[in-house]
Amino acid sequence: MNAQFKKGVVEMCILKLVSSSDMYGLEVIEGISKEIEVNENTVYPILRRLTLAGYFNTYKEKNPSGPDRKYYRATKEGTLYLGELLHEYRAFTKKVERIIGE
Amino acid sequence: MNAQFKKGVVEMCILKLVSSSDMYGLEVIEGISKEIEVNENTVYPILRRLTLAGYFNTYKEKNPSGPDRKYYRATKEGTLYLGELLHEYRAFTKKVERIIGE
DNA sequence: CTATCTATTGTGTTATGCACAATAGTATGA
DNA sequence: TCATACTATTGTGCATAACACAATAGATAG
Repeated sequence: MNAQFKKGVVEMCILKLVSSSDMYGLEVIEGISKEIEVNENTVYPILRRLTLAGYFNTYKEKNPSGPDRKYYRATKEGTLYLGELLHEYRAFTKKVERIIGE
Repeated sequence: MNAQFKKGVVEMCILKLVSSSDMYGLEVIEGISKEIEVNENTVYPILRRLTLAGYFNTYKEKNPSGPDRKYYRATKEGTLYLGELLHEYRAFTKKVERIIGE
């Protein structure tokens, strides 16, 4: 799979999933992996980056079968940013279709 | 415009344009620019890279109003590679739509 | 008490778009 | 003629994102 096509798109997918409902890292990875092959070393840094940027808040929850889970919750800014990304992405893919057309 | 979304896609668009008909650099830039904002310093290196990879051949043509133009023509390998990219890209965007869906 | 599973973090590499800059041929106006 | 502008291409270096490789750490089962 061409890794280049994923640039920026994985971030948007993560924002979408976490905006739908709070999730911890592995849950996000599973969610994306249902459709797109994605590496844990890709998802975790994005979660940290988006948290640092103020798009996510985090909180810990006990896990009976292993170490605590770090949950991510989208902030208002995160939801706004997701909206922008979705708009940009859809406009972009439409333009690309006009070039590669038919 | 999110530059990340363009990763890999500009290359595919260039392959598509040159496969449709032989073109020189600035012509390719104009073709892409009708839809997507793209920089000359993005397009020229891709043309050289694809030539080096055997996906394009080049030939010079006289230009009455300036320096010679370097034309690019897609090879059989280039056309095959374009087909693969188009297939991958469309499969990928479908999967993304399933995540960001509704 | 070692192995395994779950969950997360850290370092370094690669590829691509692009900003900044330069080179070079041709034409045109002062 | 010579400076300027336009056309066409090339070169250097940077930022970013995906990911390979690796490590850390808690919990549980054999």
